[in-house]
Amino acid sequence: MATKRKRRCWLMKTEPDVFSFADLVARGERGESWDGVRNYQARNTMRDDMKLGDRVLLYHSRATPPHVAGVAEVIAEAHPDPSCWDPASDHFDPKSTREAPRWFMVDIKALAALPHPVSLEALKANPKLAKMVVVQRGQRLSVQPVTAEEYAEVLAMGELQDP
DNA sequence: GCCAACGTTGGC
DNA sequence: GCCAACGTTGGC
Repeated sequence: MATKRKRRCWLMKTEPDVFSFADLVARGERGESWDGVRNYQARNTMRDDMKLGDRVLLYHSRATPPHVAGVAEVIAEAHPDPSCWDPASDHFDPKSTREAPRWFMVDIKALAALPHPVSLEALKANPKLAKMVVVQRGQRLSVQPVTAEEYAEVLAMGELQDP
């Protein structure tokens, strides 16, 4: 019998003016392909580590205040991000070929909004979250790991039962 | 809109 | 393979 992999948790940033948690909710069961990531570390996380059923905290950056808005689930594992091949796209990368795609994405769907969105300030004020990546100074990774404990704590702060 | 922090690029 | 210049992120 294959060993069952434990569900892992992640945090993904999005600018709500561009694509918000409400937009993800509106996508329903189809979810959304998380295209446009052009950072190698974030890409590696999506390509190598994010698996079906993993949970994602969706974080609204450049919002007032910045906050965790809701929880999503990985519904498709890594596949090439076609926006890198589109010359009209802001994310076009001439160095990425169809034979050797450089950029990958996962698909996620919304599970539940936090009844009480959790601000960055609140995250920083919680000693249990002192090591959480998103609260580290100068930290700007758009796809980052979250421990099971941190995930549970953020949901508790947001007054959401684990969906 | 500012700008500190950080990642990437490319000349050498 | 160093590192200055440049571009981007994202809190404020």
